[in-house]
Amino acid sequence: MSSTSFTDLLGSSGVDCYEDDEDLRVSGSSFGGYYPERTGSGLPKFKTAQPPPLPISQSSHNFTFSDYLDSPLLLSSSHSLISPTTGTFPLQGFNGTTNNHLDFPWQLQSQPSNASSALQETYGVQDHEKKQEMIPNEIATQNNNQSFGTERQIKIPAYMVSRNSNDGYGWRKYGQKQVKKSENPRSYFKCTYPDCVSKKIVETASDGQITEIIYKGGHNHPKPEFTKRPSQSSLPSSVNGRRLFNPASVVSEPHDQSENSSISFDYSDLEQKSFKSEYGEIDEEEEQPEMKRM
DNA sequence: AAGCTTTGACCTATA
DNA sequence: TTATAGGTCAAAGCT
Repeated sequence: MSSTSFTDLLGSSGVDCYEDDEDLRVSGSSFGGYYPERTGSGLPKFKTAQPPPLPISQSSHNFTFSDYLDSPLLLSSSHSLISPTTGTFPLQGFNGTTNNHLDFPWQLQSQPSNASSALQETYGVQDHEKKQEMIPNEIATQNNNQSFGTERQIKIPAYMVSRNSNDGYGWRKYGQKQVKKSENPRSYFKCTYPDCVSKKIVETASDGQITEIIYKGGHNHPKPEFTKRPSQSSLPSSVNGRRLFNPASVVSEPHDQSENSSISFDYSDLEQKSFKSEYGEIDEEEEQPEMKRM
């Protein structure tokens, strides 16, 4: 593809670890496992990491997530989405079910405001049009800021992450905390891969649904070989059967960069407005095959 | 026995 | 300087 797709940006070398079993996977290229350590403006740290730009066409005013999905941006070559830092997104349904993604029950139920608000705060975007407009800019900016560092923060909408917290990488929980800005407790995970500094923060609602996932830092290792049955360590808790993902809402956002020159895209918003939650269902379905494979 | 989760304490950044 | 919030550490227990 000539244009860089979101998945391409997100999933890539170090970051992308697709599970071979996964029906969907994305081949990334530019965004690699390493997130921009700093923006073009030289802003350091996670907060400044730029979100992966989503090349969405500006022309569609009635933009819906389906449009988004249909676009090469998300689907990429294999129609799959992968988590920015680690795994694959359970978007199998995206392609085939784009027609039904108008509303995500789970998303609305669980914490619609959380994800969206978070994004809005981060991006300061209030409506689709604005977002759409921003996207191109984001991309442009992103392209200009393709510095890949190990530090970056990306929020992944729950629907995208879904069971995959199961991104194929092994995560170990090292802490949990109730933060004020959110009613939901945050769980802190580290990549279990030796020397890998990648972390992720998962915000889980009281009902067990994941309301937000934030990835910090890229994996400094290519990716676990999933062709072989991932060892427990490499499997996310959800895969191990200990936990099941019920992504309530996923937010993929690159941080507060919005305040700066960076661009941000509010995925959650898209979800809320145009997505139908099939993921809960899909999740289960996907989960089963996985479990079977296991 | 190894690895993971839990959880309270501690550390650091920010207002 | 202090209070608060967010993030991390590490011991204990569990699988």
